[in-house]
Amino acid sequence: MQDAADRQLIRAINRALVFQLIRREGPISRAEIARATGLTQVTVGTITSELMAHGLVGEGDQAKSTGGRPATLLHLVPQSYFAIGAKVMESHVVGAVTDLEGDAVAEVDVAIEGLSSNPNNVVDAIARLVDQLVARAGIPRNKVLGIGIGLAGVVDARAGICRYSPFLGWHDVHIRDMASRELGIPVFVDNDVNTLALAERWFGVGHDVADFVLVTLGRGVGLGIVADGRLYRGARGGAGEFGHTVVDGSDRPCACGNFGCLEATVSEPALVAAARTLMGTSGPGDAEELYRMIPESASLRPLFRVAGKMLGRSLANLVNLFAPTLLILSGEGIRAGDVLLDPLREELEARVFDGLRGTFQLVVEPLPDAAWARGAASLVLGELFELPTNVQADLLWSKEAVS
Amino acid sequence: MQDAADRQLIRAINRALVFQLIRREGPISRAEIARATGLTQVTVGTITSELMAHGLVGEGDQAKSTGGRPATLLHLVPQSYFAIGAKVMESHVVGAVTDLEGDAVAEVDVAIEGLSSNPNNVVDAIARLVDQLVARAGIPRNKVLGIGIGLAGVVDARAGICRYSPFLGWHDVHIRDMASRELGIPVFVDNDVNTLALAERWFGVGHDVADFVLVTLGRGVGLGIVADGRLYRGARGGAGEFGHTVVDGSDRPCACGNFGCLEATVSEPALVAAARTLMGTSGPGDAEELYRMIPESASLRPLFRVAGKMLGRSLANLVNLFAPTLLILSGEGIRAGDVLLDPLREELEARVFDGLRGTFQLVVEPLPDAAWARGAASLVLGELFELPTNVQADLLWSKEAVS
DNA sequence: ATTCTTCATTAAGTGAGTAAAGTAAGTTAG
DNA sequence: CTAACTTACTTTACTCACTTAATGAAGAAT
Repeated sequence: MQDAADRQLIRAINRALVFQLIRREGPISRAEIARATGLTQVTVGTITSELMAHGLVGEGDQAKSTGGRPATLLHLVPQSYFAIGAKVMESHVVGAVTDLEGDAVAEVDVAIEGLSSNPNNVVDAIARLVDQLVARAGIPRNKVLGIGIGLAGVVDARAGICRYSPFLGWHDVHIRDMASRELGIPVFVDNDVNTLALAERWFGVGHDVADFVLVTLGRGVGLGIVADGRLYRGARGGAGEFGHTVVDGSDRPCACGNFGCLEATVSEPALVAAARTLMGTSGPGDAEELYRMIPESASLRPLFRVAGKMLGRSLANLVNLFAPTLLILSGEGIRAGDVLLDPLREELEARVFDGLRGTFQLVVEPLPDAAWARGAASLVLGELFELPTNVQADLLWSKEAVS
Repeated sequence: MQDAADRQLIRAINRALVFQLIRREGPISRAEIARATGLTQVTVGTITSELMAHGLVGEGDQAKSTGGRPATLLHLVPQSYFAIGAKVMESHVVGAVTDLEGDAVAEVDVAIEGLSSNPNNVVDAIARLVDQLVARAGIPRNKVLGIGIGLAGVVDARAGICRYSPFLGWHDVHIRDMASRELGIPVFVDNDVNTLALAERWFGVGHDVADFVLVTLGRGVGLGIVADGRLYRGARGGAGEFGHTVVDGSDRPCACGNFGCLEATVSEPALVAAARTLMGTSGPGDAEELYRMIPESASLRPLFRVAGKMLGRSLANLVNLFAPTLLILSGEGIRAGDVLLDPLREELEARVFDGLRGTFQLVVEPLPDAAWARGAASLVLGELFELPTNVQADLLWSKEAVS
């Protein structure tokens, strides 16, 4: 059951509103904020001075007068606080410290000692990662708002539990509590593609799109869904297993134990394997090599055509179900280029339901290397930016004021 | 941009909280409400007296004492207000007046004069429907909170526009505003399956399930999605075109102009057509006849097996994407029974992603005849029950108090 | 009968908002 | 170049929905 509302909720909502406006609309005057939000100038004044007391916001230049007293412009202070993002890989953890604009100020890669199937080893690695990041960035630890951890698998973000990760061999691991005890800073966990979607929502092309989906192609096929401006996680965080949906009658076996999954055809391992059966010994050894061979090997084209069509068809299904206004396609897999993307686009256009045609846009966007870590950090930053709905982690707004 | 928060929002949230508790937890004391919500007894007292002033809530029996003053139990007054629900069919409009518990107190069926492709004719029919319903129910018009209208097609509920309805031949019809001008009571519109999902959410098996999907089988295949307790509509209301997703490689033409859609195989018209090609002149003339023939005609079994498997596969895709805890299957189509449902269940179980197995339940539930109208009425009632998030239609809570 | 327990209401206080008036710092007009 | 006008912020007084604390109600326990 939802919690009861009190006056603090009002302040929390309006503070988030004002803060978001300053963050997004760049240097902006108090008067302009009042007009945009509908709050009175008095309220905006008290809220902005609260934000300034925390150092989150600063006063900048005067605006040019429009016939009266010139406005003092307020702006975000990007380096007033920081967030840490970490992504857990098979044998190591990569992470970054980012400022409030999501820009990395330090990046670190730490090896996991022992098997990653033991969560304690992963938490240890994360602890070392945090120490190194804080040291390398040269920032006081109390300026770190928290750490976001991205994992491949089914993650129940609300409960802080990794329900299932075939990748790590985990089952119902209470990773948030474990890390929280070890690190002493707020910890957030989520599926790695979700964190990426969040990064797009706060800092990327999805920054003012309420409904979009993000699909990543690579070793697997991932899906992040943003609906009504918020991440859609489903019950217990299980939503978005796009890679294991079925769109044709194929009986190709998938690593998940099933048959005909999207991943069984379009994931990098599947494509490499298919190319090897096709080309024999001259086939590619890994995805990297496969992509390099595309320009020369005309025989690979049908392979990508099939994968592209299948993906296009799946994406059309997504559009039919979620009705996003934006469809972001990313991940290492898009390096295949037009041999994959042309048939994909064709099939997507053809397969989308009539009434939804023209209501969405497909954007193919490569991920910068730091994107995963920034994504994880967005888990933390999102808590700071997001409008409070129910109880949320109070990163900053406890009672005691800052002098 | 979200609206700013003020004191009224707090009251609206807490009032909704208290009202929901009274509605759902049956006769309940003020003290118990205070404990359950975390509000103080004082606040609960003021809110409940406000609800009683509106007549929504009444005092009932005393509870047995548990060692102190016995509690006065509060209960919902179901007939303090009413809502009208209407569903627009091809040549007529069916509707009902329901009380606050969603029970119909009067039902009416009105013919559309002229072509339904002309929205004015439909609005006229709805106006007559409202008049007849109010007369037949014998209730004062000011006790009608509003009317909810359900339509087949893509409906942008927020904007009140029917974006696209092949069924009615509509395109961007501002149906809410049109009806509102004509009727003089608050009007809400939505896709018909969405209204049904809402009915399940407030009065059916979904009444305390935060994440569920409702699939209707019949002339088409419909989908309603409830996520985080709220209806998921997608951008411009286009979400849920489940019937036009593709799950196998078939090239069967669909009425939408595409090929291989789910509907092209499992909708009633598709099944009837398939049965006729199979059985020749002895085949069924309509769906009714088809269902009647099932026990005798063993030759029909493979047909339903294929449809069931395809549906099961599609439902598995839904589960993989949305991760609901409940999957409600309904509509006229479920009358086919186990010849359809057994293969459906089998395929669903087999195709769901490993990490999601056992996290959801499939419920096959026939719809009572009044369900569609009750569903549409739920659009109105939901506004009364729902926790306010942003601006909502104020059905009752305007400033002037009731004596 | 007196005390205890629980339910509900009354009275006083707090905080986050609003409205109205005042101060600050420019532009414009005579 | 002063006076009037604009626009931006701040101060002051007030409101309202909550809180805590105290009071009254009504039955149970001793």
